[in-house]
Amino acid sequence: MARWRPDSRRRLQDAAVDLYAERGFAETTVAQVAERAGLTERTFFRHFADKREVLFANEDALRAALADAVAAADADATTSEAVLAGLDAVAADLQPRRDELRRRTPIVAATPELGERELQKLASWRAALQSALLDRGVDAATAHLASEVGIAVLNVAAQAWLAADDEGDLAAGVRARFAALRELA
Amino acid sequence: MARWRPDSRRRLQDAAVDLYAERGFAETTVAQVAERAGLTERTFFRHFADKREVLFANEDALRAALADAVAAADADATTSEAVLAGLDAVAADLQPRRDELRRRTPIVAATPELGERELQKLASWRAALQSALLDRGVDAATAHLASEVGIAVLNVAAQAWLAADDEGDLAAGVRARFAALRELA
DNA sequence: TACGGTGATGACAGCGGCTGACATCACGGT
DNA sequence: ACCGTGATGTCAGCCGCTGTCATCACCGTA
Repeated sequence: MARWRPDSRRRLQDAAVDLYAERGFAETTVAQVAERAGLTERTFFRHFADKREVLFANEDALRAALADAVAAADADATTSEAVLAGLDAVAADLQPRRDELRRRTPIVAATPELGERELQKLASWRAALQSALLDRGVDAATAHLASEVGIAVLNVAAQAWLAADDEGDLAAGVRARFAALRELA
Repeated sequence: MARWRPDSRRRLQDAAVDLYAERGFAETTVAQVAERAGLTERTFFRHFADKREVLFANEDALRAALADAVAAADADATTSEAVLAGLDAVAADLQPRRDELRRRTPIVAATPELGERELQKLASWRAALQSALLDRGVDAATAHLASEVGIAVLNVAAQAWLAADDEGDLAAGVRARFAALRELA
């Protein structure tokens, strides 16, 4: 048998979500999370920079997927189409993780400290989208506005998708809100 | 002579800005801030909820000014005019504090922890603006979009205002960017 | 097979953010 | 003269987070 059970990182994430949900974020100590995962507090901090990061582990991969999809869009695609391609990529990654995200949502909503971190995540996605649009040659003002609006659309659609009773299709929700936005302008 | 020198709160804010700027936020301990202000660490935490809050003390007053100005706008003003009235009120409060804000900006920019808190501040202003618009009878979708865009405009204008060499007029910058936005749509 | 490098983990000490509890003491009113 | 009241000090203690060093399975290589 191996010296250590595999998937330490995953075990820490599962333990953290369980405990944060059971007794609250502030009332859970990192030592308790580590103990439930069969590890020590020190090892927790080797995997995650701080107590919050364990809930934000996939942020980088999603940001990369967003940027890659925008870059991969047809060279003659409009700005809107490129943004939509990026949002579609994020939606595709999120879609199969709905149950996990539904457990996560109330924890983040209940803790201002985590809500702040969530805003930071959205800001980093917006910056990545803006940068990917600039790389396509979109002018700065349009890139700024489009990235703001694009992330706002994604966020609103995702909230509705998570709140709905049935499973739903996140990508469809994104497209629907995009269309509604066009009507406003 | 009084037992305590007056203006403890103000002294703590001044000491914090000085020390955070001199040696960095992370490298400054709360005890050092308190000592420079002639107080104890415990007293710091009676005035400010945490080490960051000392840089965000006027947030509530500005949010209230924003909401009040939107509520006070003419009943038949358009949504844009109401938003602009709110932004003007914030600009008027900010204008005389330019020097103080210019000292604050690089500190916040240099510290991710403070950048996160700054995003939270903008989000709270956006929520206040949205809520004030809803109270005027603006429909939900428009109120959401207008609050997002309104705060984005304020933020962009404020950054340019603080970065400029001359003093400038923040309210004029806000109006200019508002006009530019209309051209985009 | 022996052996040295590697990488994940553990053990431990220590700093600093933050809190609760209780004491102190000028001031202002009665 | 006395008694609240409110701002501050003092002290003890938890917990987030970090640096440092030890441990030990695994893996390639001679």
